[in-house]
Amino acid sequence: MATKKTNKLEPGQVAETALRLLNERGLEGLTLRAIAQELHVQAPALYWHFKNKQALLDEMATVMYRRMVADPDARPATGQSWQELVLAANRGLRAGLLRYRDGAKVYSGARFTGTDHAQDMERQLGALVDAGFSLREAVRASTTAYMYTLGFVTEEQGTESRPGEVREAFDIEERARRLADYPLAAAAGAEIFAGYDERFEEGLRLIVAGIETLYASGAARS
Amino acid sequence: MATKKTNKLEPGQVAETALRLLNERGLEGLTLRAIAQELHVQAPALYWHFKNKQALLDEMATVMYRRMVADPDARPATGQSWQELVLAANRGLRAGLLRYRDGAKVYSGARFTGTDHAQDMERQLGALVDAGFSLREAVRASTTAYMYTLGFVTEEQGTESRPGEVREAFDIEERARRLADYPLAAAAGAEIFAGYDERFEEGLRLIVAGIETLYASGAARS
DNA sequence: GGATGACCTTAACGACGTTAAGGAGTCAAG
DNA sequence: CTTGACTCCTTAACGTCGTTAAGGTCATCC
Repeated sequence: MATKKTNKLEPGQVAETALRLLNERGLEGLTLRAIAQELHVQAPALYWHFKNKQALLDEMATVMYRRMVADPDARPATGQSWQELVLAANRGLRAGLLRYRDGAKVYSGARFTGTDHAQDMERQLGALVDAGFSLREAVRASTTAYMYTLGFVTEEQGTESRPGEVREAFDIEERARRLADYPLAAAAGAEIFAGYDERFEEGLRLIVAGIETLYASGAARS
Repeated sequence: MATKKTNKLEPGQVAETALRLLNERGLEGLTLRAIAQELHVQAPALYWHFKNKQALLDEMATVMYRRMVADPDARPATGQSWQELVLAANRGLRAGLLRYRDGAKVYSGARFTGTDHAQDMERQLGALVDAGFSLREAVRASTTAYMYTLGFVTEEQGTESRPGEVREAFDIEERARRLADYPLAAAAGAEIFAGYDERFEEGLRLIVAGIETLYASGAARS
């Protein structure tokens, strides 16, 4: 009788169940009825805890965020340079988004429910300001990297993870055949549709180098 | 009688009508029935011309792309440096996406139907290679900027353009009140939710500066 | 002038998000 | 002990969506 009547639907638990289901079915298959079934509950019951489906998605994004900042790899080690901090933050963001199918779409379409994210933002901005950036520069530097990472993972997850359907447009060989008249574009295909990890890293380093160049006046190369 | 029986549903025309409707109703309101009504046709008629709704969205993205490259501001002027070329290409991309409500979502979720985009990609990569970049560098430089622009506009359009619903989370004053304990994050609010044009430009310059720094070995500062 | 095929119709299906109405359980006040 | 209120879930249903089935209409060609 110990496990009986553990029925108390907490928003966090619902969001976690929904995230697990997201990995199995993708965003398209993530219906309220499916989530409810997983919780041994009827679909309308969810409306007692969430205003609507978007509110549930917001909660899911919040849980995703909490798991990102809980990841030790994304935490700022003491004595870390601002470059390492930006790199770590965005690597952690990407890793967190990749943990779930369509993670970037869910995340970027949602807004946080609490003030959890403010604490981390405060820490990151503070570190950049301490490194000599103005607040304006700190905000722009981190949001530029943020936009890049979000765009990158969105594209990365958009090319795969289509439920079932193997999109012919993504077949690399077929692509090369169609683009026979455009040698550079064709050769770029292999470069584009493979090696996401390395390409992300290089783009990120590129942005860090840009920050260094553009805002070098105040920021030390610590 | 001249305008009578102009009924021949061309894929391009359907996509253009759908794009006009997209601006009026947003992506959520863009239903096949609404598009069909605009064309004075019943919804299932669209299935004669498109395999499914995604195919129509793909065609819409293709039309968006064609309009982008047709924009003289996005065209490469002769004697343009590679920096100006990257800047112009991404400014044009952003402008093209902003022409339609939820433009970035439609665009990034779709794939081109023809080989239209290959021609432009060929030209851009060729210009970068001519400037001294290796093909690998050229691809990575342009895709990094591409990812940034796509992520930026996605966020930009995500904060507005919600049909009706005024999201309280985006009220800047309310936001500042909730984040009273996090002064930097609060102050960043105004910086974040305003001045998209300038912020985009700065991020783009940042990326160009990064390309310059990272790939300077081969690329001249022409 | 009858068959063929292109293009559109009407009807309907199953699934979705969401709302309405109400029942079962807990719990404190009378 | 009863009663009423509140919490949390149920069943039933509504309207809309993408999509399919089946069948019309009309030009075109032998």
